[in-house]
Amino acid sequence: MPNTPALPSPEKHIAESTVRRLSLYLRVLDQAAARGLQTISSVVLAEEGGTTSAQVRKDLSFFGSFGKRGRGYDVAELVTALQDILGLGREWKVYIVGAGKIGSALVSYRGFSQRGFRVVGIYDNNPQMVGRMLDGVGIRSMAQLEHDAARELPDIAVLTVPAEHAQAVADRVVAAGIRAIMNFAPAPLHVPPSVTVKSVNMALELEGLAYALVRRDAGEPPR
Amino acid sequence: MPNTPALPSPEKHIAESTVRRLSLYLRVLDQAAARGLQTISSVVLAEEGGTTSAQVRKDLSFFGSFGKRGRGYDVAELVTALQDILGLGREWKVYIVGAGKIGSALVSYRGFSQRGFRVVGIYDNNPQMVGRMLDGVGIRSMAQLEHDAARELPDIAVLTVPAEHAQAVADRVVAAGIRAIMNFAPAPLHVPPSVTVKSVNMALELEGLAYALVRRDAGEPPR
DNA sequence: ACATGTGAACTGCTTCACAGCG
DNA sequence: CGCTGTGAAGCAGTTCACATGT
Repeated sequence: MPNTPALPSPEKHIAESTVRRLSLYLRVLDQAAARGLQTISSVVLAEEGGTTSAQVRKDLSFFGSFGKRGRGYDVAELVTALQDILGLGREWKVYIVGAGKIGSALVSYRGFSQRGFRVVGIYDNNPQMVGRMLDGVGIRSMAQLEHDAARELPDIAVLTVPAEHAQAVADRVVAAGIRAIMNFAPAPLHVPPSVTVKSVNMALELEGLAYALVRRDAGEPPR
Repeated sequence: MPNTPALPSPEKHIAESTVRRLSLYLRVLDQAAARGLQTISSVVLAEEGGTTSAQVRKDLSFFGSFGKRGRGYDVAELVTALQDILGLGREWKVYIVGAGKIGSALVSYRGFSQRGFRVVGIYDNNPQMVGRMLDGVGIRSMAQLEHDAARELPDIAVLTVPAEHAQAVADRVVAAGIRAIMNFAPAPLHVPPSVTVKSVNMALELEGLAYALVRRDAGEPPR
């Protein structure tokens, strides 16, 4: 076997919060690299990432020993390690389902393409939309989704459909064999355990802010 | 004292996860009300909201006793209570800063207006954009932001600017007196403790999905 | 009989603090 | 001597289980 860098694989389960922070560290490291930094300590990584140095070290330690005592972490090395851990070494094929405002905006979101997420299909059930191009990808009819997926199964479906259709669409993409869903519809999705769902509910986040403001106006400590 | 429904105010600190679930329950209750349900039990509320009945009861118990033993919760009553708790009884004035694809999409996002979040200003530093209308609101120059905010301070600033400008823009809206920021830029924001920030990082969520897929392909239990 | 409300137990994430190594 | 890596301690959020009320 060649020098395939053994992908670090902990036996223990890793908390979702840990994975989120790993992504965050990767972003901080990108900036650090852009500034020409060779090496970075857990203290600096923590400050820029909005956490603590112990947390950084603990997070990384789940996957191996990447640092050098007395020196810190080599920026380039850690970037590679994190990309491996997060599965960003490859390209992920993505369907966008729902070509409304949010769906259309996401197609050309650079944060996706930069990390290897490639939009290979956009679907909408509005005949007015079908046929149009978005960022080089043609909008296809929802009716074609299963057929297309059977030919070349995407890894992830991004759902940007109205809340009332979200479950039905989720059922369809699951039936088509897709095993990961990113849900932008403000509705909880029920899927089999073999499918992973992440929901981004923007209204919910705003309501969290409203709550924070109300509590603060009621004289609560910012904590 | 009249029947002013005393806004429930726990002394204890409430976890962010709890607040998120309260928002979620509100959504489930809306659906339940639409279906004509008078009353709902913690079991049903949990199923539809993707959690457990004990969790539902615990979450609500922080703010008071809203249920009737043997019957469950009155849907209409609980909706009102949750709206009060979350601060959704009033209108919240929102600035959208950054009129790119995502910012434009958010302006007309119904999930916002439905809960009383009103966009009162849209700002962009691209002269091409300034003057255009988005959903009835004119795009203004970034240069006017401080001036406008001094006249009528918005409650929340939604940041949809490129990552590299996010911190500078955050500094400006904070200096202008805004105390809550919803950050869509893929960059961690540093603000004084008197300001509340929520970040929605879409690339980060996708990376979480990628990680889940990689782990699964490596033969991990779905958990 | 049914479903809430809640102390107590439990689980697991975070923080601490320091031994170990460059 | 500085900074990592990590057991141990601490703490917060979740789950359990049952007393209580209708």
